Amino acid sequence: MTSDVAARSPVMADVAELAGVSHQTVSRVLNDHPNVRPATRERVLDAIGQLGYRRNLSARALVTRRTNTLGVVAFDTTLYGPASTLFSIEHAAREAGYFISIVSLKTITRSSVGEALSYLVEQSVDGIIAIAPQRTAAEAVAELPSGLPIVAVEGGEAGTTPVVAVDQSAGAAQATRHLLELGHTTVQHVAGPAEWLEAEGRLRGWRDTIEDAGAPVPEIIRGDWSPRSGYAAGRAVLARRHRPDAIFVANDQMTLGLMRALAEAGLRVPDDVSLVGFDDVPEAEFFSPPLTTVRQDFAEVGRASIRMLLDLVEHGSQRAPDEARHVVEPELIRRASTAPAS
Amino acid sequence: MTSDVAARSPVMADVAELAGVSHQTVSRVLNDHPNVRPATRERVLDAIGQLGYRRNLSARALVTRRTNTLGVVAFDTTLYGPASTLFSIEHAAREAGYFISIVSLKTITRSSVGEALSYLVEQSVDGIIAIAPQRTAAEAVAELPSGLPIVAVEGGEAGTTPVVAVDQSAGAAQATRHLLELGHTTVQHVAGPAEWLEAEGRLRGWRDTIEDAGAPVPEIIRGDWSPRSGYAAGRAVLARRHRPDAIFVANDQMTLGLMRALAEAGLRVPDDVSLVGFDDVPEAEFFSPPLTTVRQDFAEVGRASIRMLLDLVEHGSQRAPDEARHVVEPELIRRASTAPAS
DNA sequence: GGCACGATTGTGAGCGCTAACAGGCACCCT
DNA sequence: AGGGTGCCTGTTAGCGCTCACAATCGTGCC
Repeated sequence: MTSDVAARSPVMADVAELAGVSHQTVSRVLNDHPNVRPATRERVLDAIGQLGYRRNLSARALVTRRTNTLGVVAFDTTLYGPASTLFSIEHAAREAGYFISIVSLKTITRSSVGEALSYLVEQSVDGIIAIAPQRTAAEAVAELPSGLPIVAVEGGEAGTTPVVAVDQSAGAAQATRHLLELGHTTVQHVAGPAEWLEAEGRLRGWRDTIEDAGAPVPEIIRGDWSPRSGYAAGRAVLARRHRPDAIFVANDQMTLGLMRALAEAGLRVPDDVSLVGFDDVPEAEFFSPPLTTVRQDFAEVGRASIRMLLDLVEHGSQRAPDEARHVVEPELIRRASTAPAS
Repeated sequence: MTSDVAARSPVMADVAELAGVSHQTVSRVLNDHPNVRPATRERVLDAIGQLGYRRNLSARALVTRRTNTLGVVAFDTTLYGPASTLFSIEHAAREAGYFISIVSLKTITRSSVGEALSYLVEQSVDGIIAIAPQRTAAEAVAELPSGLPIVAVEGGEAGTTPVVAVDQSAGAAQATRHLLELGHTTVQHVAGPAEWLEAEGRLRGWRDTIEDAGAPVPEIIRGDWSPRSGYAAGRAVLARRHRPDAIFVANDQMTLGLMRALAEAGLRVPDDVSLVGFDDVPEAEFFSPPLTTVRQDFAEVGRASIRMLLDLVEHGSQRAPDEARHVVEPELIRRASTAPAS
C-alpha cells in the first residue's frame, strides 16, 4: 500500500499493480496485442479507468523511435487556400492518429524553408508535408538531407519528392476557353508572382489555350495575389489603348481589386468586361456581380497529401514512381461575371 | 573504434567520446550551463558539428517532464480572424522556443472541445491556448480538470481562466457612434449567432450606444457570419417598412453579402445606405465602395496570449487576478461606405 | 499418461537524456 | 601549512515505456 495517492500521475506499473498483472500486460492491452485473455483485458481497462491513467508518449517515443507527429511547413496561413489545406491536413492526420506540428512562414526563401524543415526534424517528426508553392521552396524541400518521408503540396517536378497538386494549367485553360466560347476575341491575363509555381501553371494554361485558338496573346500584367495589386492591375488595363473585354485573373482576391478599379472607371461587369477568377473563396459568390471562378478542392489536396505521407511513413519509401504525383482537378464555377461578347 | 559509422543517428555518448568528455558535459553545453571551460565547450560543439548530432527531445521530455509543446484549440481556421490569430500564436511560440500542436474544430460543442482538450493533454503539452469564442467552448475550457496552464482567447468571464480578448463592445460602440454622428437617426444591426461571445459583445456595444443617444432601437437580424447569411439579412432589411439608412454589420463577410443584396435592389452605398463592418479583412478596402470597418489586431491577440501562457507555464500559476484579462482595443477604419445622412 | 504446441503472462534490459551527487584541482585566506 | 572555496568534470541512477526472450498454463492427441 503506497502512502500518497495521486501525488504524481499514475504510471504503467501502478495500473499493473491494481489489476494484478505485470506492466507488460498493461502495455499489451494498450497496444491492442492479440493474446490477452478478455478477462485480463477487462481488469486492466478497469484499473486504467479507476486511476485515470494516460500513457506517457515521450517514454513511448523514446523506445519506438516514432513520435506520431507530422510536421507541416506552410506559407501565409492567413490566405484562404493554405488555411483550407492546413485545416483538412489537420483533420486527416488526427483521424489517422497523428499529431500535427506546424511552422508557418512569413517569407519564402531558401533559408527560411530550410530552417523550418530542420526545426521540424529537430522535433523528430515522423514525416513532413511542405506546402511549397514557390520554386525556391520546392528546391529547399528537395534538398532535405535526412531520410525523412516528405510530401510537397503544389511543389514542382523537381527531384524525387512526391507531390500533391491541383492541375493549375487545366483550370486556367477551362477559364480561358469559357471566355473564348462566349465570343471574346481574346483574353487578358492578370498573373501572380513569377516565383509562384501556381502562377506559372495558370499562366501556361491561359497562354496555351489562347494560342491553340489562334487568338492574339496580350501582354500579361503581374500582381502579388493581394486585392491591392489587383486594383493596380485594373488601372493598368484601363490605361491600355485596346481595353480588353475579357480578363482572366489568377486569383479571386486580385479580381476583387480589379473589379473595384473597373467600377471606379464606370465600367460594368459583365456588360463591358467579362471576368474570371481563381480559387472560389467563400466571398466570390457575393461579389457584385457573383464571380465566375475556378474552384480548387483544397480539402482533397489536404487529404491526399496525408494519405501519401502516411503511406510513406508506414510502408517505407519504396514506392512506384508513377504514384509519386497526385493531381487534383479544378472545376469552373459559372456565375454572373461573364457574358457573351457584345 | 566503433565499426559502422552513421548506421544510426549519433547520441550524446558518441559526441562525448569524440570530444573526449563525459556525456554529462555534452548535456551541460547543450543546456547552456555555466561552469564549462570555454575550450571544452568548443571541443564539444565541434564534435556535435562533425557528427551532425541532434538531441533526442523525447528522451529529454521523459526526464524533464516538459515537452516544450503548446497546444492550440481553434475553431474554423479557414476564417480570417482565427487564421491570423493562429499565425501570430505560432510565431510568438516559435520565437520563445516552443512547438505548437493544433486541433482545429469543425463544430463547437461541449464534447468536441472537451475531446480536443484531452487530446492535447494526452500529448502532454505544457500549456494550452483555447480560442473559445462560444459560450459552450468557454465553459468546456473552464472545466479542464488537469492542472495544466490554459489561456482562453475571446473566452467569457466564466471562472478563473485567464483571457485575452478584443473589446468587442467598444468596437461596436465606435462603429455605431460614427454612424450616429453622421446624422443617421438610428442604426440597424445585423448580428452574429447568439452563442458567439463576440456577437453578443458587439450587440451590446451597439445597443448601449443607441440607447445612450436616445435613438430608437431597431429589431436586430441574426446571421451566421457567412456572406450568404449577410445576403439574406440584406433581403430581410429591404423587406421592412422602414428601410434603414445606416447599418452596422457584425463582420465584413456578412457585409459583403448584404452589399450584394442592396446592389440587386438598386440601392447605392453610401448614398442610400451607410454601412460599417467588423474585422477589417484584407478585402474590405476593395469592396465597392471600400468598407468602413472596425479593425481587430489579431496579431496582438496572438502575441498576448502566448505571453500570458508562457508566464503561467514558466513562473507557475500564482498570479494576480487583475492580470488575468488582457484586453485589446479595436480601431475604427473610416473608408467610403459611410456618408452623412441625406 | 505424456508430450507437443499454442495461448497467455512475466522478466530483464535498455531507449537517450537530465538531476543529484561526488570528486579533483587551483587558488586564496588565516 | 592546512583548510576552505570555487570552478569544472565525471559517475550513477532513474524517467516510463516497449522489445526480446523466458516461463507458465491449458488443451488435444497418440
